[in-house]
Amino acid sequence: MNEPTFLILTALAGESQHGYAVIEDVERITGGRVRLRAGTLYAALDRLRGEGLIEVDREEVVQSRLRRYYRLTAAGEQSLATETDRLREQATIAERRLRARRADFGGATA
Amino acid sequence: MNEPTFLILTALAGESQHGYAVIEDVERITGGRVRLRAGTLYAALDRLRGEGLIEVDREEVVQSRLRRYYRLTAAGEQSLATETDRLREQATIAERRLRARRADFGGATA
DNA sequence: AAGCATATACCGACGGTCGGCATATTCAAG
DNA sequence: CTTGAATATGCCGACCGTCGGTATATGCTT
Repeated sequence: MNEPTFLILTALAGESQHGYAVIEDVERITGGRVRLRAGTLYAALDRLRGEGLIEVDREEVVQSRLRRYYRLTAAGEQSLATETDRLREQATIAERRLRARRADFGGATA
Repeated sequence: MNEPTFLILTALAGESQHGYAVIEDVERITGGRVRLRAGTLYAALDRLRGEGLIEVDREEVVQSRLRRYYRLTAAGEQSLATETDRLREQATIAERRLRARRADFGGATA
């Protein structure tokens, strides 16, 4: 799973949100690092809907603008949970190796 | 940074390895989930070398087969460390939301 | 002799993201 | 009162990185 996809699922894990709100939420989550392009977002939303990981929650019209709200499906929740575990495991392994590495070289050893 | 790239850097964070050994190491790291394609690996190695994240450590000939060993540069180590932190943060946020979600719906609340 | 593991490397295809644009409304700044 | 930014969805071509296959070569196993 690519990062933008993961971030979109994470955004929707909170509560149902419409597309543009997802863009903002992802920006918040990543501390401003990732601002999804509209093209990326809506394409991913369509794809994820096709894969059954998200679904349309409801549609609203606010100030004559359409808002389509999406929510995570059970499959999407499961998928996000699995991916989260993977991320954690990989981070742990990388960290362990980086630490061992610094112990070897970086260490101002004696 | 994409997952294969991250895994390659992680593999090289351990010790200098030649291409094929990286493929095997990544397979080990991911519990068999990811077996990098040769095309992916060597293309990524070239790219990472171009970006200055890895460099050629040495070359050996074992059983008349060339082995080109790569190692992480300081920039590569830094890059991997940063990416690892990101992964951790994102995993933490996703986990928090998933937990909150289960508390709301899953929870057999009373 | 065939097949698998080792080892590097190229190639076309493909998927997903990027960046830009179109559309439409509301609000603030000039 | 017009320009620009923010909100909101969506399409499109370009691009990057990976996939899958192939080529090349050697050595071991069956």
